[in-house]
This record gives sequence, C-alpha cells and structure tokens, in this order.
Amino acid sequence: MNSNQYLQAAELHCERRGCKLTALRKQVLELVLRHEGVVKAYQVLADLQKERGAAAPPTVYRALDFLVEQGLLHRVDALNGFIVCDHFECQHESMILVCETCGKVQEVDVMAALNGLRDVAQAADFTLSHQNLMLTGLCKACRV
Amino acid sequence: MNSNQYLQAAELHCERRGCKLTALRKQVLELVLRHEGVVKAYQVLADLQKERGAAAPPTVYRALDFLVEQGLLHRVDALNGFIVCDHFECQHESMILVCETCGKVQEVDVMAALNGLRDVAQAADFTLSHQNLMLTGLCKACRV
DNA sequence: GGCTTGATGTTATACAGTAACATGCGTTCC
DNA sequence: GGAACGCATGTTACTGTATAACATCAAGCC
Ligand SMILES: [Zn+2]
Ligand SMILES: [Zn+2]
Ligand SMILES: [Zn+2]
Ligand SMILES: [Zn+2]
Repeated sequence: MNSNQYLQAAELHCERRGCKLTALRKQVLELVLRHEGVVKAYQVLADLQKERGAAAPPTVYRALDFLVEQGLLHRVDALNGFIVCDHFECQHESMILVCETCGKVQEVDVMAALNGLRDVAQAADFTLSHQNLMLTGLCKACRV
Repeated sequence: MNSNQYLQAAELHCERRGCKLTALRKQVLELVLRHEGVVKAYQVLADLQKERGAAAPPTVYRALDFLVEQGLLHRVDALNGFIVCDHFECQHESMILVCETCGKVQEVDVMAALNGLRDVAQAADFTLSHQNLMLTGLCKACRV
C-alpha cells in the first residue's frame, strides 16, 4: 500500500467512523507517513511550517490526537512519538517493537499472546483494556 | 514492609551492588515512598524544596535515574512518572497496571506470561530484552 | 438571516528533561 | 601533609513536550 492508497483508505475509514479527515489532518498524516518509524510532534510541526508558514503546537497536537483516536497512528510513550498503523481497519492489539540500538520500529499483531497477560491481570483483580504495547529489544540487524 | 524497613533494605541493596544510597538519594526515595502510586519528578522536586530550600531539576532527575538504575523505582513512561518497586531484590519482569479511572497503580510479576510475547517477537526476528510493561485497564473497585 | 457545532488559529504558559560547568569532598598515592 | 583523582552535588540556562484559554471561521440547520 503506497502513501496515496493509504491516505484514501484512511479517509474512508474516518467517514465510516462518522468523522472527517480534513485537509489539515490529512496533511499532518501525510507528513507522518513521509518518515520511517517514529515521528515527533515538533518534527511534524516544523514540516508543517515549511509547507504552510505559520503553525503552532496546538494545531499539530490536535491533528495527531485525532489520528490516534481514529487508530491511524499509535502513540509511542517511551519516545514521545508516533508511528503509522498500517492495519487500522481491523480491531487489533499490537506490540510495537523498538530496537534499542538502531531505533527502528515495527508493529506486530499479538492478540492471542496477550491472553497470558490478561489472565495474570485478572488474577490480580484487574481487567486489562485494549492494549498497544511498546517493548524494547534488538532487531535482527543489531542482534549480531 | 514499612517505609523505614524499605529504606534500610534499599541501602543494603545498593551496597551489594557496589554503590551508595547517599543522603540525598535516600531523601528522594523517601519522598517517593510517601506517595501512593505514581509520582512525578517535579512533584518530588517541590517536596524536596520544602525540606531543604534550594533544589533544581537536575538534582532530582539524577537521584531518580540512580534509583531506577538500582531497580528501586520503575519509570512509567505513559505518565511521565515513577513508582516504587517493592521487590527490587529479585530479578523480575513485571506488568504495571494503571487503572484508567482512579489512577491507582499496582505491579505484578509476569515472567512466565511474557514468554508468549517473546515467541511472537522472535518470530518477527526481534529479541525482547528485559521488560517492565505498563498496561492500562480497570481495577477491581472501578470495574463495578 | 441568526443559530449551533466542530475545526482551526493564536497567544501564552505549564510541565518535562538535559547540557555544561562549578563546587565540594572523600580516597589513593606519593 | 598535599597533590590528584573520582564521584556526588550545586547552579545556571536552556531545549523539548504539551496544554489552557480564548478568538475566529466555515458548514449545516431552522
Ligand atoms: Zn496498529
Ligand atoms: Zn536495530
Ligand atoms: Zn518491580
Ligand atoms: Zn480504579
């Protein structure tokens, strides 16, 4: 799926969810798509300013929040950043793997494997909600 | 284990690891212990200032970093905060459960249950390192 | 037109974290 | 004792992250 296809699918996705992928939101999403891996809000802000002159933090944060809400992006807490989700259509629980060495990020589906954790949480009287985990480790290239 | 016992055990723990729980570090740890659940760096800073007048962010951050390194605290990325670990003696991988409603935090051991995730990661050519997960959900009281 | 609603613009500020350099203070070595 | 070292702490200043609060705008409805 290339960038244009993605944007089109994203637009449809939002409509189906009863909200609009406005021009601004689309532009922000596009800026995020241009990067590999994790992108930071202020990076997006800088890019946006290059394209449309004035722009302040709230503009970017609002758009990013919207995109996360729609499932188009995931927030990566540990890095204060965001990554694109390329399977936003399906309900999914994923594990976001961040390489400690090179910083590369990948997302893998993990619905089933989470059941073990759910059981443990339940045993502690705690009901896990929907999760997108962020875990660190070493990618193939960096493992040696 | 009460606060004093904890501090004493922490001191011993540091010594065994070849470093010192200095007066300052101990004081910071004590301030964190006073709170229930997640504490933020600037909250600790404010508390510290009440007790010893002047104090700047680096003072607190250095102490917190040290305590995390020694395993006495865990950092909670999603909340920019810290929690006390009350079983710092043993090598452990834990799951930190944060209630979405009341904010209460608990830590449960989860070594075994992580194996499922390890397998999935490995299938994606990714080697998970030691984890302390932070997951959200609902605690018993808030579940209704 | 007048009204409502949601998106965006604008300003200012709060919160989080770190770089860089100065100071103090025990330990070691002579 | 005194020089030299290593580490913890103090201090200043700054960068980076995020939000509050209020103003404006545009589309849809009556
Ligand atoms: Zn996803
Ligand atoms: Zn790597
Ligand atoms: Zn722990
Ligand atoms: Zn709760």
